Amino acid sequence: MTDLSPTEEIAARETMPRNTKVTRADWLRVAFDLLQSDGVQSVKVLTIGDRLGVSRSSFYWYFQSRQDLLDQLLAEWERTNTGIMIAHANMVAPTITAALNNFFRCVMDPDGFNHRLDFAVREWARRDGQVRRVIDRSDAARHHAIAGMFERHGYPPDEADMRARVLYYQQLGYYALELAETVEERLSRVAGYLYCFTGVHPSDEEVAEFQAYAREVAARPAR
Amino acid sequence: MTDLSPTEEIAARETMPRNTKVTRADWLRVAFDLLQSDGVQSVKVLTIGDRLGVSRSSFYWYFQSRQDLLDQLLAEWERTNTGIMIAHANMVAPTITAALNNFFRCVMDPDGFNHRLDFAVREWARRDGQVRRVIDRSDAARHHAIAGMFERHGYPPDEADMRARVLYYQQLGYYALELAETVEERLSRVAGYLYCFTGVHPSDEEVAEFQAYAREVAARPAR
DNA sequence: AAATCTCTGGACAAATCTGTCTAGACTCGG
DNA sequence: CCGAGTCTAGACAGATTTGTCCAGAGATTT
Repeated sequence: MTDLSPTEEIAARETMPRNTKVTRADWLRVAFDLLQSDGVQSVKVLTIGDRLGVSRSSFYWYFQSRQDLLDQLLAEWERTNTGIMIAHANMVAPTITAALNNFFRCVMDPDGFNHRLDFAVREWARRDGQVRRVIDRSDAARHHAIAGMFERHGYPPDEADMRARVLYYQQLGYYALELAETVEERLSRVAGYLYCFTGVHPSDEEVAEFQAYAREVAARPAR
Repeated sequence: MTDLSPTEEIAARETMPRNTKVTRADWLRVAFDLLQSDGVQSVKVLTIGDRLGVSRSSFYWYFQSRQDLLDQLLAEWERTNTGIMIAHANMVAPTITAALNNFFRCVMDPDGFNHRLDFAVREWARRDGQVRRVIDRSDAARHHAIAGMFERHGYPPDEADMRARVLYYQQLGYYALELAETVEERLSRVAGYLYCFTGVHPSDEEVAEFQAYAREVAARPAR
């Protein structure tokens, strides 16, 4: 059994024996849900099996052990969460404020950066040295990508490094609080944030464009 | 059995029966250590008892149940961590940069704000609505105190509110990463941070004074 | 000296979780 | 239609954890 992309997974589901009740991907999906909502200590074989309506024995057909499952969750976290953030930091933009808007898009979009998952993995790392190493690598890669964004827009390396820190730490801190803010409350502060993070005032068009994007994302049905 | 201050605790220890192996305060202290280092799910009666070299039965003499213990850990967290941060935000200072230095003192001092404990409680709150309410109350109180600090130094209410957000979120985000930075690395960015958070350049004396304080704190033996 | 109070140890029950084993149901290829 | 391969259910063993109960040790009070 190998990893499958979503497309391959659907193809596999169509051709697999019909007495199959759940797929390996089902186990992974529910495990991800549990990791996000309740933390790694709640990712339990019995709990996932109950949610899927299947016995625990089925799990051991698809996975060697619980640790095997956890290893794959971690790899998938790094691929998606870190990958998405770096991709957004690397996007080409005419101004630094526009570049920051691109970055903010990935943290506002529920299909982009998943902050609850990120904190679940950070909590996991506090009790597992292997996970700690993976997350340190990701944090360094994210910071490097954001600093590069500032450098491409003319900031000297030292200042780019520090502005990347303030931006990245502040975003994580915001999500650490898990505030129950409305979208409009957040959007009312966009122009102020952009100025604070870049030292440059954004154009009205840039602010309006980002707000329109954020409202569109917020109106989308939750995944 | 009632709560005791450290001083009262010592007095109680001197007068208690000599067949007492551990005190209620011992159970609480080890429980706090476990909460910080491994999270609330690892605060287990058996684990604490083993560390104290005493059987679990002793626990049920001092506490009604495990939940009883957890309730007290939460109350103590709010009293110390939130109390210390608000007290530092409220300190009188000649300039806003000096006021910020006071604030930074409490997050640099290992006897001040305990960030690992703070994140352990945040993780706990993700799975417990009661804890969520307590932490929301603390976050609001901390933000209010920091915004008041900016207002007292002449910032208009809107700007004070936002600068308080950036400062508080950024601090939490910094600790969310659990970076392995040296004290000197952090101190090299003090002047830049102060300017970014206040929009005002700190005086060399203020920066030097804070750095001296931070070096002194870092050299102190860990608690 | 006896009674009482404070505190601890060990046994027990019950719940929860991981991992193994085996029987068997279901599908597909020949 | 039959055998091989795929997948699942249920039983079992073993570990871990919470909470209860009771006996009893040690100190204090009467």
